[in-house]
Amino acid sequence: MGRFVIGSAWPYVQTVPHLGNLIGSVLSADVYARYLRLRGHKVVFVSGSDMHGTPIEVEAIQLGVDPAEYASKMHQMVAELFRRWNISFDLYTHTHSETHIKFAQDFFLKIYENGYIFTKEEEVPYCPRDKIYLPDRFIIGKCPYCGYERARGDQCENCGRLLDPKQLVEPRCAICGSKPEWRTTRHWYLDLRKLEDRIRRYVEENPHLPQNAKEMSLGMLKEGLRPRAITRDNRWGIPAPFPGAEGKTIYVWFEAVLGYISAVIEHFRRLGREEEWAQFWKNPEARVVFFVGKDNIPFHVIILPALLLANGGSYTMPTTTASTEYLLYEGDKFSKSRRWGIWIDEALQLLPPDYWRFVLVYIRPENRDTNFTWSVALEIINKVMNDDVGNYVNRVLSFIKSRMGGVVPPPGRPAPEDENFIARVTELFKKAERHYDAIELKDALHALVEMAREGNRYLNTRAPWDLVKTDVEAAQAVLHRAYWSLKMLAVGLAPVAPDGAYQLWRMMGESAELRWDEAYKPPKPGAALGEVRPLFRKITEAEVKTLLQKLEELRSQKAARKFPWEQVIL
RNA sequence: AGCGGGGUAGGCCAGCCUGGUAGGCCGCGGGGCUCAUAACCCCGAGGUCCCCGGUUCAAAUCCGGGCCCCGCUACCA
Repeated sequence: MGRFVIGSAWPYVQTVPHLGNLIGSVLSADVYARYLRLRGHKVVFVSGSDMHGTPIEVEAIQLGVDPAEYASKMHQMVAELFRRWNISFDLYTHTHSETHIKFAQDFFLKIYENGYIFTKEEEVPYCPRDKIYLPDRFIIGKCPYCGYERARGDQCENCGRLLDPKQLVEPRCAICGSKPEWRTTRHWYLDLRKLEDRIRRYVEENPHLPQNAKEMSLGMLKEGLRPRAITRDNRWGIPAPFPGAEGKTIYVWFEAVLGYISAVIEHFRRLGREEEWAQFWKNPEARVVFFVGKDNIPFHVIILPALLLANGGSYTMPTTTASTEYLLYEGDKFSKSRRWGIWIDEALQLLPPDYWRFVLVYIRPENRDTNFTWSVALEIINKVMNDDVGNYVNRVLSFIKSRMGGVVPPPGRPAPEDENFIARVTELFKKAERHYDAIELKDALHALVEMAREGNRYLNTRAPWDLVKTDVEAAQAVLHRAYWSLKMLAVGLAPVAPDGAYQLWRMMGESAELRWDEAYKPPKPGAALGEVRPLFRKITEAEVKTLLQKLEELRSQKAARKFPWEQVIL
């Protein structure tokens, strides 16, 4: 039995996450966490809302509310949505919690004392009207290369060139449009150069990192790590604890990643066993696994390990960061401004969570960007989840109901084909297990689907509906083994589609707790089945059309509401 | 521009690391079965494995060059 910290990237709660955010971080982490628990490991699965930073501060100001109020209302919405998605967090907290703020401040002070921080003065743009220092993206102006009027301070969206905000012709504040001035300010930097060798070793010697995380990180290391500013001149954030840094905050990225530790502390504190957090975060035997989209790789593979080392290296070094590529929606990137995509509140208005979870894991972007399209989604729901899996379950159970007295049949008198079937299906189950272990969730699910296909072939070949007329014991042998395959299916699917899997477990009349090991145990003859009904159903194209219309209506209602948290559909 | 990923049948994707008759699913054509949610099973048609060159007895797979697509580039998070 092992100890695992599972962390999923902390959603920035300026908006509700979309399906792409979900499969990259929270949903993948949930599937893995559920798998580990089924295996009997001790798991603490944490995440939380990332609340601080300029975008939320600015939007709150524009709406005339306190950033704290804005963030906390959004946090509550997002937390509720994750609950409805059956995300099995042990704790979903946020970065404005007392525990986190205190922890982050102490942590950075220690790094400061250890000599990994230096200060530097620089000139940054400041909007005198909004009284705010402007991050590069909050300055717009004319692109010096192509003349595009609305180029941002970091990059021109028209010609794609990288820019420095000082290059912009006629720069203006993206919020109010007034002319920014340049102010000199002092910032506190993390000296990554001092940590570079150790980080390189950490990345190179890590056998678990996915290829994209490893390549990307090594690429950055090859160029050389540059010091990064930890502090910011905004108000909405955690006050920087460094001497002389009064009035400054810690850049959100640097504190949010520490949430993986502070949330575990908070979790055990709530249980009244606070000291137990050290068994996870101060234990070289423990494993720490993060789930992030590819945009998040540097912060989890380089920055957080660097912080842990700079702090003194007494913390558990993260085992791996399971990073995904991107999910596209109908061929294009999800985009809030273009309203392109599906957001996780909307999704739940359209289909039950199991359906989404199954589809998203089935196409999880593990090797490359993958495209969510409604036609693919319908195919997976209707042909794979419903026909191959759901219908197989139904075939077996309703046959036992109608021809075998509704109780689990005895092993009977098996023919070689029956033993072969169990061997094949067990091999597939083990394959799924190996893939889960390697966090290849998509492959695990595909192996499980293959089990159902194997089962369908088996029934067609053995035709127990004929056997039952001439040789009851032979028919029992078949159904006994088909039933066994359902045990494996239920257990294997539980991480992906928990509602369906637990419903299946009840229909099967299983009294034991649903655990991974149960799959390897032969069925107990004589147990009575529960009520048998279809696990899943098909979604017609007409239904999807209706649903999408409904979605449009919901969106126009949302658009009419003033505050973002009022726009979330619950 | 630099870095990373990708280009395989009408669609989606596996195989590439560890060269050796090109695989899966959907769709399409034909057949079978009737336990099941008009589901399931079998057979078949369909491919210049982006292009050019090289290594090799043999290349989708290795090497070089080119074209195209996507992402990242660290002060949005």
